[in-house]
Amino acid sequence: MRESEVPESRPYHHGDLRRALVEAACRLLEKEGAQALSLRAVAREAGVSPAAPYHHFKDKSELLDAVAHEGWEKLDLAFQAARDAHTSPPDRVRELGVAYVCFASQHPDLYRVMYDCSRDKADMPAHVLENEESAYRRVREVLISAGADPSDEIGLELATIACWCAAHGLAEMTSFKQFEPLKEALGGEEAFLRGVLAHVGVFAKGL
Amino acid sequence: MRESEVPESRPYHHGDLRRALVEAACRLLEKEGAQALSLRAVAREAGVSPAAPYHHFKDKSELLDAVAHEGWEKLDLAFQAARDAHTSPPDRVRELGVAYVCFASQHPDLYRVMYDCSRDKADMPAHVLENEESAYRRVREVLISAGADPSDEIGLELATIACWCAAHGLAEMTSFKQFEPLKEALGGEEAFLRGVLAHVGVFAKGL
DNA sequence: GCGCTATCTTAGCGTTGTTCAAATAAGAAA
DNA sequence: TTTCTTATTTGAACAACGCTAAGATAGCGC
Repeated sequence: MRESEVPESRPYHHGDLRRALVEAACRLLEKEGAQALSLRAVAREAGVSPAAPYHHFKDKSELLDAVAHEGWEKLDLAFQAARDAHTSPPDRVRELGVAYVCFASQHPDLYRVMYDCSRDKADMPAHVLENEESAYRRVREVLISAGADPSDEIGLELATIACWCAAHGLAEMTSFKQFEPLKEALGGEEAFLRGVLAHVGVFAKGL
Repeated sequence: MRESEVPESRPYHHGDLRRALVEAACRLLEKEGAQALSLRAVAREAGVSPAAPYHHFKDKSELLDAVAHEGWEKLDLAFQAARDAHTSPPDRVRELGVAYVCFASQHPDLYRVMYDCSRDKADMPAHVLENEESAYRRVREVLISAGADPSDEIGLELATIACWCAAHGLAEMTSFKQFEPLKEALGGEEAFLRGVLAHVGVFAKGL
């Protein structure tokens, strides 16, 4: 093994190309936007041939899946911060929603990749649904602590889904030009988000 | 002119190629899905050369805009039907939401094109916002007739936006696999939709 | 008849996703 | 050590894409 760990001329075998590709994709996503995120561009950004990624990902969508997974983990961090920043359960519900939409607003291209992956597979992201520590569970638990009846399994699930729908819808619409004046009138985007979410039952009063 | 060079059904100059292209695109969208909707495929479906569309649309996105416009008009018809099918204002609010999501559920690829166009331009579709007879206005008016204070301009707008967000979010998520069991438990997709929307304040009680 | 202009086609450029055989490096076996 | 084996990476190639340019065609006014 050469001592030059990160030399100018990369060694023939990349240390962890899979990881490097995902990072290159994220970098490209912030720099050039979702439209510029081609497999070849990612390979270029990682300094590797166009065919190299195929030894680590079956196809382009699998690379995007990995990027999306990274995104959901980042979102999860934002969720934890929002939860820990408030003690009152109703506040927590609302602020979880605000944190969700703010994340999407700050990383619009990443969020787009994240949801495109979910939609293409008609699948809630695994990290969101299956994991014990998932964001979905987190919303559910905050709803319970805010007064939702834990024995009403169906009602609880419907409420949780309603949260997701409102948050996702708002996340995709908050950047629309037509809302600019309203945001200004309310004194910023966050006030706007809270204003909208206040009309969603589960966000307004924790069920 | 060689008359049998080209099928007799179409002379060298197409009657209304612009229209034919939009229709071909819609046909292709239902038949093959959004992924297969390339400009060249649309030209092929319309029986025309790959370069022909460029005399009627600046680029591909402009063709998609036309397709999306068609979509919003179709949705508007569904809206009118839902509105006319109910007299009670609260029912109307809820059923507008159900009609919206059902439309998206029945034409998923068209709906995707519709919203992708809006998002790319950070623009609520013109047909939705600017027109007097627009769907946006329609929601707004039903909210007023359901008891919303018409003098509270900001509150009214926030409520209308909340409606759109919940409906759009649900429209994009209702096809997720994970919701199948819940739909069955509730006896169908429409019941599921009503169940979710019931947790959105504006849909639940007309503000 | 004449020309003008909009429309449509053919040909071609650069890019993309993907495959495949060949080249290379790293590790195990000898 | 040398050799064999396997995992990576490359270069070349293919089909399809969006788009442009230059030429062919047809309808319309003169």
